[in-house]
Amino acid sequence: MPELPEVETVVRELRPRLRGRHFLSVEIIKERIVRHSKQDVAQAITGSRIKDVSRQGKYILIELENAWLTIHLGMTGQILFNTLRTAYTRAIFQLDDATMMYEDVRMFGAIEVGRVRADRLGPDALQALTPDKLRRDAPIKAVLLNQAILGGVGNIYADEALYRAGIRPTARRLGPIRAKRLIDRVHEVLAEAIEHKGSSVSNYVDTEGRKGTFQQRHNVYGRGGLPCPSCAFPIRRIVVGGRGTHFCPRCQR
DNA sequence: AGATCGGCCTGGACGC
DNA sequence: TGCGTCCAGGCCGATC
Repeated sequence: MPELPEVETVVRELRPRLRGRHFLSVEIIKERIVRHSKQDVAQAITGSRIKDVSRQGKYILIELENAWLTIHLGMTGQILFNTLRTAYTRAIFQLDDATMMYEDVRMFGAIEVGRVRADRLGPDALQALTPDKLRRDAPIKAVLLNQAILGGVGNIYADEALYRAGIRPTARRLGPIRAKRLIDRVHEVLAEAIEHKGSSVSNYVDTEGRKGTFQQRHNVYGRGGLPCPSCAFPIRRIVVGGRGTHFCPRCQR
């Protein structure tokens, strides 16, 4: 599932491909993917020159001359170029020199004209964060998944960062020492995952159709019942904040 | 106000 | 083999 490292990988590929190009036309195949009518999307972006592509949390931001186009890949979203239309093609963007396809099996993704609301999305997870921001009366795993507190961490990297920090996902109201350690591990694991072009656990691929490789380096995510890489105690799988959560009962207190 | 839960969606894994 | 059921999890809106 695309989280910050996967979206960053996609954005780094999109930037040189899209900068300076124009949206000549757009075909919205599944209207539920967009937050507006097909006509509104077409009107907002057709003919517009693309100034830049950036990322905030898990959102891809395409800056046009007179508008912003925001894309969220949801669980199974993919952006591909010059591929054949499939049963899961939800939108097709015609550019000067290429065709950009938005594919999405489960349709949890979204394409929206405008920018993501600031009250929904906090500072990007790669930015500095003060430890007190994590001090909430909720399981720390749920805090990490709360995009209004920090944007970009999803289920995989929450589990992996908590493992590296030695903190149990169910811990509440973290003190400043442990919170600082966790923030450092969040930054560390995200940076490493970007280096490895993200994790491919379901169907994530980059704009060239390539899988990431960081899933080979997961310590706990998807490893329930398998031995902890550090102490060999079996990794436990529980549900926290409605999400499958993996941790080592011995290493994470 | 902040925390928690259910719904959206579909392919794949599982059990009988 | 085939059918039914459950599970995965991004975010959002409703409810506690």
